[in-house]
Amino acid sequence: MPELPEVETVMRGLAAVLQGRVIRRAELRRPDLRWHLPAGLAARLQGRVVLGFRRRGKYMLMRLAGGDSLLLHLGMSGRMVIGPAVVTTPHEHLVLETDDGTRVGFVDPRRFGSLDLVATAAEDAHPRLADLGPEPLDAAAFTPAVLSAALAGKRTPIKAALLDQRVVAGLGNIYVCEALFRAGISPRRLAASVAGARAARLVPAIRETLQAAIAAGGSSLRDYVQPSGELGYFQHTWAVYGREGEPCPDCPGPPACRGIVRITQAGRSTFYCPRRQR
DNA sequence: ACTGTTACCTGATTGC
DNA sequence: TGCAATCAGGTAACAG
Repeated sequence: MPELPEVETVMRGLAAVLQGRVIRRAELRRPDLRWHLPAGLAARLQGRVVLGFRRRGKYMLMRLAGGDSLLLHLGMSGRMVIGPAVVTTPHEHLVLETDDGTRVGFVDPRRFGSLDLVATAAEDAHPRLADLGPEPLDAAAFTPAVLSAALAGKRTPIKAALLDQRVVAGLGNIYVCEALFRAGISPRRLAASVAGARAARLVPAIRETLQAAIAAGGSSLRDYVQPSGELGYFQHTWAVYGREGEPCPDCPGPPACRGIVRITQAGRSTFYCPRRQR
């Protein structure tokens, strides 16, 4: 689930229930997530007021009174669950309870997710954030010139380059496929050759792909919270991702176009239309 | 310094 | 039906 649009949606859902609340109780059930957690993390959360939230790439930052931020990454399988846990799972690693009785759980079976505490004033210096590329939704920071510069000299396929969080922050396997489709660029194309007019197409394609997904995520708390209490899950249909063998939505069909193809790049599945994407 | 591969985990799905 | 193999939205430690 969690690429930039999902993280953004989860974060908005968290903000809606946590902002301005006091964390009455925090319980860390296991410390061995992707990175070992700082000692006393739960105790340091207790009694704090939640001031607000920020997202950087696929990372969420929960800002707390007292000058600290809780850094949160959902990994591959991380979810945030609101409300009394109807079914408790052994994979609920962190539980927060607020002064108004709200209960928020961080559930992550695969434990590729992670948590950390960082001084709010030094958030961007955190090792996980320091090397991130520009925010793709920030039109001033993420421009064709910036993207071309980051891709210059790269000998990898553009698909792999866009998964590199140092090039641009927040894209994952699904949205890279979708954005390349929207831009009409082949995932196999050499990254360094994406410059000029192609970079000028790719930047807005990435932005529009992400914005459309965020819009599909909902605009109210009602949309954010599923009946299960899970935040940020939403039905979204992809143009190419997961559609091997299906017709390309932008092509006339056979014999001109034989539809969506799946290939493996850097060990991950890539979906694209070889006719439309060059 | 770059680039590709592998490992880290568990659960859902696929194939025999 | 049962069970093993395969695959999954991410990241980073490695090897070359």
